[in-house]
Amino acid sequence: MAKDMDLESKKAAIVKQAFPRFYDGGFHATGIDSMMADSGISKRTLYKYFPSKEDLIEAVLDYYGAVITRELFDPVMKGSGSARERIMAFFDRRKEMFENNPVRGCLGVKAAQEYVGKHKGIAAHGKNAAHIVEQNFVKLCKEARLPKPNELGRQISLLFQGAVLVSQVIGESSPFDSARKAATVLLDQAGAAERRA
Amino acid sequence: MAKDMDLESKKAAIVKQAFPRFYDGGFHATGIDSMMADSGISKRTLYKYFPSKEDLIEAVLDYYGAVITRELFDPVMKGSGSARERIMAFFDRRKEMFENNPVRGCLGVKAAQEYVGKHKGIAAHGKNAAHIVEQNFVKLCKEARLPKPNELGRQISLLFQGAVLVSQVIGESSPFDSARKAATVLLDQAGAAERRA
DNA sequence: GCCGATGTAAACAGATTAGTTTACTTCGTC
DNA sequence: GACGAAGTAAACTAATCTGTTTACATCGGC
Repeated sequence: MAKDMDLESKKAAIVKQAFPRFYDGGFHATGIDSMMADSGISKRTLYKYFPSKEDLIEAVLDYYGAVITRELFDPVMKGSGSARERIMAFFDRRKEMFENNPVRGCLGVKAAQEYVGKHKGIAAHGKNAAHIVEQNFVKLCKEARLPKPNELGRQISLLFQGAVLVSQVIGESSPFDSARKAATVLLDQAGAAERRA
Repeated sequence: MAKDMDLESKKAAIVKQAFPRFYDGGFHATGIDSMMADSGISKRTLYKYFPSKEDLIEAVLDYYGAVITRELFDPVMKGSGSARERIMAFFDRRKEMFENNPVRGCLGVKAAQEYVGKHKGIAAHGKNAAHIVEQNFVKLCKEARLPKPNELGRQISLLFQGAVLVSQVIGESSPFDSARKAATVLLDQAGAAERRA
């Protein structure tokens, strides 16, 4: 039991070490050697747990998913307030995260951009990340009993993804405000359509 | 005069050769050697015109900008139809381009993702690309005499960028349809607000 | 106190990277 | 036909890449 704990904690330590370095440096541009230097983790151990760089990247993407769930999805989805307020909170919370770390966009998207058409497993992580974001918005639209929640949730997720991307590229958080405002218009209009029906 | 022609055409030939290889393979992942192999262009000549890989990348991004202007911006902006119809055409034309080349998103965004925080010139190209897209939508909103055209244009550009990104990541063109529909809602609502005023 | 598992550190292998240099060819101009 | 500019091809440098291997340290269970 203790052995498994150590083993898992070692794996976790490697992933935790790799995560910010891939995030900041990119995947292809960050070498295994330089990444693990001064970390107290030897390359031998790294390759024991992750037979290839791509395996490590997939584990890092899983870890990133857990971080985003803990810091964004859970606080927002399980928060108080109406479904509509929680949709707004999605944009606000993500903006806050951006302002604490301006350079960093979505790691899953970054990975997909670098590996789409080259490594199926890694590209699938990006695809999955986009799907989860969309499904969170869809869920909130259903909760608010809005018409066509699948389509509306997708539209709001496109605003969200656009804001994350453009914020990163231009280095400003203001797109989150614009996207949030646009989302309120879409929600208002959907609500009005429902009342007319 | 003829010499300048040759010189410019040689530079252009190098950029044209590099463009699809960077587009498909990524910037860090594509080496100069393999890229120029079987192209009839020697590395010596390449480095004569482009002293570093980064210089070549910047030239490729300029070339990409010209391609997008010719294939997307010009046909749409100079096309017939109302401003609103041209905004819709923006989404339709981009969707069409995606369907002809599913793997390829925006090269400027791709470059920004790989070089933000690492190379100012390249990152600036991405920033500029996002700005140009936004300004095209703003211009059309002004033409349609809609209120708050800067804000509205930005919101539509976020839908557009989100659609380009998500389409690439999930490998489907359907996000363009959702983004387009959302844009019509934003335009309708802005028009209605104007009529109320 | 010994054994085996697990770890670090570091040398090593072979490929690949960006970029330079050397040698040779080709072609337009005089 | 000779000269010079501009090209290709390929060897070369020095660094870096992923991944392996060797040598040694550390620690828990018996």
